[in-house]
Amino acid sequence: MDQTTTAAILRDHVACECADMCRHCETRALSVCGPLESDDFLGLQRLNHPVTFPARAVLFNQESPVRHVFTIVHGVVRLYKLLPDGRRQIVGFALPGDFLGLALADGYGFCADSVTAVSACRFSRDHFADFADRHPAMLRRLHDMATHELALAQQQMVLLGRRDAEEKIASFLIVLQKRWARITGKISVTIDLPMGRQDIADFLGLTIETVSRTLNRMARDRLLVIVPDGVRVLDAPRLESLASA
Amino acid sequence: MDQTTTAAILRDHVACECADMCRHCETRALSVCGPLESDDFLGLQRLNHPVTFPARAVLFNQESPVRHVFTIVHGVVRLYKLLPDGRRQIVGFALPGDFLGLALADGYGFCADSVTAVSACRFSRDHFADFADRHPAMLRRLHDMATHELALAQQQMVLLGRRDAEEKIASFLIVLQKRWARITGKISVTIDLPMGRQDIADFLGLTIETVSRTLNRMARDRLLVIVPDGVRVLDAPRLESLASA
DNA sequence: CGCTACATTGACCTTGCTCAAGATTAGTGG
DNA sequence: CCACTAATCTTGAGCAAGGTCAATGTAGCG
Repeated sequence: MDQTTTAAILRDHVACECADMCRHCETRALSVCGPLESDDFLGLQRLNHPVTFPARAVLFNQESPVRHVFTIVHGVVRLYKLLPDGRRQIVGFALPGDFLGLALADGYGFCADSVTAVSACRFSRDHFADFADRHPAMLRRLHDMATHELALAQQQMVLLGRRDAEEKIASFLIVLQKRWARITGKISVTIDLPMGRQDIADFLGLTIETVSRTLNRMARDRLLVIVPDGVRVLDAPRLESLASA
Repeated sequence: MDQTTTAAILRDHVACECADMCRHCETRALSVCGPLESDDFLGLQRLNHPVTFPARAVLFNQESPVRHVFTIVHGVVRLYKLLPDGRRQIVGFALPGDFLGLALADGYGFCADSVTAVSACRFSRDHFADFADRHPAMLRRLHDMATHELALAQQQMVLLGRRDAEEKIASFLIVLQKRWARITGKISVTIDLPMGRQDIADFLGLTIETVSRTLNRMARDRLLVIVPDGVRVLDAPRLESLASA
């Protein structure tokens, strides 16, 4: 895990057999969609289309209507909004197991594209919505997910509105570390950062220069070491206190 | 509407008879909870407890578990999170018709207190959740609301992360104008601001001085006029272009 | 009238942005 | 395997938007 980055592992996984991917897909879909009855699960499974994307592929864009929703199986997707003059705000990164398509019930569109190669479960937006309407347990699960997303979004508002650059970076790293830990099942002092500095900047409301400077200052201060496609945490307590301060 | 501010009207409404308030309450509860069958409506009505709060009353706080959820009938409530060192981020203002309690399914708590005097429909959190579980139409409605809130939260992230002070203020004013318009049924060039400058600052990720300076500069530039408890828009097109630019 | 809370204004300073130049890394074709 | 190119990252110097600190103004209220 320290030699081979998660980014690389994810790239490899995408290359695996379709049959294997579908198995992943189903497991993910089940875990994401919560405690469904087994016939519900079969129904949902029938709606599922496994798909893969190379890095930089567009999943949604702000202009065109959304036809599909996705569950990410492997890889990382960035969700963002663009202002007319080109300024970008990344509103989230979708990691394996995440569901893409909660926030698009209304007219409010956003963009999504793959940071790495990605494999996903694709569902027709309409079929998925029908299925949810006919299965209250699933609707309930979707609602819990939406509620959870809302709480995260509010946490992100605090970060964007009231924290300085160092706190933003520290918080970003700690949150990502915990998300990877949930996915891989074990916590790692090496935090993979498959996204580039510009993506981190656009997520945290900073510039690429500030992200770079802050990370390198943290490295100089022995808080962490910068490694290819990520960082390795040296002083977890200090980083955590920065993140939550 | 131009002489008497909305803030004053809201204060008056709170003073009205309990019977009158309950009628308001039921109407609001129905409209908020969407297209329910009539017996559903009666069931929900039975769970409802009309309550009033003076200005500055605490509805939720970050520490203690949430026992009730609310639908606001009159008045304005601010929702916010506090950092350990006292920095505050207001994540939203709840206006008449808004539902309070979507984002608190998980452990993530936040604070809420009344900006003005408030009347509301109070529901036990558990009873409300049970009711939703037994009425898929209502659950569906709640989910749509959560999804809508999520879209708004993402819009707020763009504002906090990627817009300058002037754009933030302009956007805040235009959004509030549209929200009041939906509530009162007619658009008004006078935008009521029942919350103080500090609240606006903590909502937009600015300081009170920057809010004050920016508003007064806009007044000097003939974009608007500052009136007691609000502003009057003079140059709507220019304000709107600032808000969306 | 005087108290308190809130808003405004000014002077100054700091954080983070802008602009520009290198350094690294990754990808490509010979 | 290496040279060349393009993309990404780092670093520095200067600047400006917005924050900080402090003083003054204003409105509501007992």
